[in-house]
Amino acid sequence: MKPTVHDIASEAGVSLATVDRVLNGRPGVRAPTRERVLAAIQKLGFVRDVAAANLAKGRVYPLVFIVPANDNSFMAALRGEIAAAGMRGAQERTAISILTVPAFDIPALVRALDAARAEKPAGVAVVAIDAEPVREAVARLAADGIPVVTLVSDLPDSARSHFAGIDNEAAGRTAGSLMGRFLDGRRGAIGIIVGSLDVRDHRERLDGFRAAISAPYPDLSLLSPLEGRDEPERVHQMVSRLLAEEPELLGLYSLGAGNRGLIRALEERRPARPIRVIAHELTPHTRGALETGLIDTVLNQDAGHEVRSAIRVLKARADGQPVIAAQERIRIDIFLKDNLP
Amino acid sequence: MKPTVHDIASEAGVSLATVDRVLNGRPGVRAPTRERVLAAIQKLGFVRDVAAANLAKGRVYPLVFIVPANDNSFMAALRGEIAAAGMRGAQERTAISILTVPAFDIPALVRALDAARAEKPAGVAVVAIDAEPVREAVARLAADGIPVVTLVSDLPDSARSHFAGIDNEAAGRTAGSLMGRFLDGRRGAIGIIVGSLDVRDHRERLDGFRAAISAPYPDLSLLSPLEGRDEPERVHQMVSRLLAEEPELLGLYSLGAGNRGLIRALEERRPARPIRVIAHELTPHTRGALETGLIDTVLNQDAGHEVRSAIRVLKARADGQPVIAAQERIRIDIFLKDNLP
DNA sequence: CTGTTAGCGCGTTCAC
DNA sequence: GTGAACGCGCTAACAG
Repeated sequence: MKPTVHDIASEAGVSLATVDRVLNGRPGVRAPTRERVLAAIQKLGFVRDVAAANLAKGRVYPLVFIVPANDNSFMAALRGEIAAAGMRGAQERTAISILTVPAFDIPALVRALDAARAEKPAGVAVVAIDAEPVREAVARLAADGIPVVTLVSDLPDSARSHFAGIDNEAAGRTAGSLMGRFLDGRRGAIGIIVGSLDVRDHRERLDGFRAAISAPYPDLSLLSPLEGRDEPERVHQMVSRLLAEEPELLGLYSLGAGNRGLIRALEERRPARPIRVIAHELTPHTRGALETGLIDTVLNQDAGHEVRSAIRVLKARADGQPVIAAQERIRIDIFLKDNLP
Repeated sequence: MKPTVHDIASEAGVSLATVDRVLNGRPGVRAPTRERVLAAIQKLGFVRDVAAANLAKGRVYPLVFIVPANDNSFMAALRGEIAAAGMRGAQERTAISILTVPAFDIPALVRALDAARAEKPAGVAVVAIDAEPVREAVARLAADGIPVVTLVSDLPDSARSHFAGIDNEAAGRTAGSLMGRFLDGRRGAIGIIVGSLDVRDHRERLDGFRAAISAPYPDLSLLSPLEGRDEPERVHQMVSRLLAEEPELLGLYSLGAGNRGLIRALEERRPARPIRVIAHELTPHTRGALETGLIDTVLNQDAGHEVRSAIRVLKARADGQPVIAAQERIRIDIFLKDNLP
């Protein structure tokens, strides 16, 4: 039979309360007593039953998620996943609230962070914008002892305690590596559509893509990136013009959102000369385009995984427990029309 | 506050025990009483706390895993994942035992299934061989009320209640789809290495690959598959000869195991004309080959996911609870050197 | 500093 | 048929 706290207590000759204090690293135990308990734990190979602990604790973790009110499918999916996590809140002892802020709006984001801080939650998850005022707002939360994790887009050199998202530089390299293989041996140009170079994930993807193409494939030239602001309408206009004006175009890399516009532009002028297209985020739109062959490959970050990871990390940090980084790595998924989930 | 059995009891005007009987579908409750309880559950939106239930039950699930004693990295990893799940057994209330059987040995597999049956476990997971005697042994387990899930390799038209593995036909199509894009516009031959055409997953992968190449890429011809028996030595010989004798070779698809041999052959005669190589299963060997550029792409099934999924399904079936199929889908991972985990 | 005690939400004997 | 009471493994007051 699996040992319990009772076994530890009698083995160490102390009471349950003392065992509990040692287990949870709380004060009020003399060093020698603690040693005895630790020895008993070692000897009996005790592993605490987390479910029972949670049951007894009955603690709830108020968590605030701050996400942009963006009109693209990925952000909608992200908000959906957060809402879904909220529904499960009862079972996971979390109380999740969502704050939506205008996209790419630094002052609004700062206000939201300060508003979250006023509620004194157990933790905050935020889709960050890479700017100094945001860094300062995060520092204020950290100063209050409220852990912050960045979601999807990171904020390096800040007080955030974790980033729940993919390695965007690697994602860009992956896209470049694939595009290079697709176009190997050909000579021509590749168009790039970004959302905004103010957000860190887009900048990093661009860097990675460039690195993977420039050196190994000198015959492929990269056009300067078009900023679509993640807005379908704007992306549509830019891509339409690009398709019309650039006859040498061999490939297209869309590293932001708003792919609805990209797909419409491709549909409207399906060029005689086929174009290889790589985009990000598996949404109903990109999935459809994969199936019809308009898009070749979609790189994806699983919004559900990111949200659940953020919650796990926040709860762990709120309890002062360590996080196994490797276990919280978000992978870069690659989808063709053939391996769609 | 989340409703508990107490709330249900008082709402329905009955005792805790009665609520419990209704919840677990046990006899000893008159129909009208049951209705009242059900109504209360509906009204309050009660969801039972599974953790607390397990705590009270103290039930453990004895599970038997039957896997081939194969010498390749994938099977080794699979066995490792099962062992790891066994370590977590205490926390997850499972008691996992592993039975290893000689590879491709039908009578031995049947004996193992019957041995498992004698232990009366809560469930059995098995890497199946597609043969009639195996089907019969599975039927015997099912007749005893012991749920069986197939792992990695399926056994269709049998009494197995679930398959924890990837869609191998889709995996083959994915490989073909990638290979086609890599070699688009070129004219030449593609070599195929299989383990054995007697095993179901390999046959399905081959079919998928052929379907994805033949029609869309008429300029690419497929050589007849070489049977490497998943043995590195044999694969090495076959690939070496192929590389020497087939000057037109543009690509190589290795859909079985024994990739150690493939990689050695490629290393020994790195051809001036580059060859596109796609293989299955991310192992230390294929990972290394991805990093050095010897292999372009690896398709992977996550052994850890498969094992954990099998356990979840087995526990659910043992409790007579339904399984959300979509949630247990094992995805086909695609790895380039750039998105390695 | 340490021990006692009363639950957390649920399952399960036993009586009634 | 139905209900009261105890316990699963752990935490958290409250005493001492």
